Amino acid sequence: MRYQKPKGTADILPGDTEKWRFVEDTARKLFKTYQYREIRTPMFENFEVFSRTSGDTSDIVTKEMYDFKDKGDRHISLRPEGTAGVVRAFVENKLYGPEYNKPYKVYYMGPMYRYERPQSGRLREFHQIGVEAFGSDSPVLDVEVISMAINLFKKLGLSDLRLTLNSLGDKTSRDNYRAALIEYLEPHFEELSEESKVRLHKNPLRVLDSKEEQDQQFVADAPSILDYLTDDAKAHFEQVKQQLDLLGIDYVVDSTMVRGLDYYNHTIFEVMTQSKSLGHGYTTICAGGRYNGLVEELGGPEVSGVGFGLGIERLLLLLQDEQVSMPNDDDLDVFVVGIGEAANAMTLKVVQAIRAKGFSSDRDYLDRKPKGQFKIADRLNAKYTLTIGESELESKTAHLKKMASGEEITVTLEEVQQDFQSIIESKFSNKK
RNA sequence: GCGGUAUUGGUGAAGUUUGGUUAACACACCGGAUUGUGGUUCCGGCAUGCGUGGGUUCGAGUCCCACAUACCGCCCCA
Repeated sequence: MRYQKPKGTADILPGDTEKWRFVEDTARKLFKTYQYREIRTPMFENFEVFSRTSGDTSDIVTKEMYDFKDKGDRHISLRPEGTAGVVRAFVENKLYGPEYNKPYKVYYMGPMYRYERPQSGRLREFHQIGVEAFGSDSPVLDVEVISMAINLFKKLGLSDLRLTLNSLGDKTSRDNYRAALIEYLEPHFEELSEESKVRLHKNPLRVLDSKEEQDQQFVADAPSILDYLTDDAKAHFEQVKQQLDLLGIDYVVDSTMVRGLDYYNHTIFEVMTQSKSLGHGYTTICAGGRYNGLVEELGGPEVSGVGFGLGIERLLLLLQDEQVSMPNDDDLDVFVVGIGEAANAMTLKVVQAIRAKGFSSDRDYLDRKPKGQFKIADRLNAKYTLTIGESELESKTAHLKKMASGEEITVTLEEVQQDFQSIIESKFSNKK
């Protein structure tokens, strides 16, 4: 094996691509019903697009960015997530303009890149499906986005998921809470993990996210952000919860849930699963939230946004683990068995004619004997085989066999090319 | 970025403890079993090579070193 794919990448082969399309098609159909339209943005952007939006202290920017200088000495980064690029496009194309309906609702799906140690379901090149909605502060929009995520999982056949909810409030809420949190943690500084010591002043909220056992005791008794929400922020969160209740969507509030990316505020949510395929306990399969202020951060007007993203690789692992049946596209209508050199041309003609009518059809290309060809037809799961040999050429007929029942009938070469549909509908005795 | 485990045909793999000369077995695949008909059965074929590169040795798939990749854990997250 001379060449191998770059570390952390994967070839998605026939057999898997059908599953990918099933997921993508399901998402597209669902998003359509919510009136979200597809947007495609570049796979790479100026480094600053991500560093500005994700936060300088975020792990994505500090160690996971796949960045490089191009030949024009531009600092480029492969996108580590979808939101920043969409926001940049939103601003650059002035999609906030009066001629566009608000909220402006889009979805995307495609590859993302993070430079990190690969593990199952976590590659350097991975794929996300995400949605973003710009231009409304209404809690209804938060709820719509959440319900869309939940419905997507439902459509895919997944239940047993947990929706976790929290609010980070607005800037004032966050500043107040930040101060309170530092005040609470400061006395315990020496007892915190190394990691958390660093975070305490840079981004204290993320101490709450620590998995270190020594931090857990402090996290448990830490002040709750929900107690520091301003009246506005509180009202927003209350309405989100009320409307989720109204829709019958279950959730749990986890006041210690935070985000790796700095741009979130107000409602944040995660869809979690207990499936062992992604690790023990509850793990996150989909994450989203509100990011008011992000559009301004990238030079746009004061327009709010809300969205979510989910990883396709992880989702597929989950679907496989939960044994959700997925369609496979490899069915074959007719395999045309040609016998002898004389039948070669007619075989080609018939295959083409049947294809032209919209049926899938295939034939032998390796000069296999009839027995071999039938074997192939069987392996390809052909519904019918059509046999053409010298005697058939002479009588201008062919033998059409229904593989499931073994029933074989004689048809003319003319009709099989002209109207395959009505042959299979009417000429077999035990139709189904 | 750190730690652990692994890497043998198209696939699953045995063999690595005790270095020794034909790399087991199975599946898949290909060919054949009265000259033109499938899922069973039988027979035959199928790795000059054991991730890559060095080294130790009379001799290495088996020992040592480096590198690559995969998986698991940390970190973090999708």
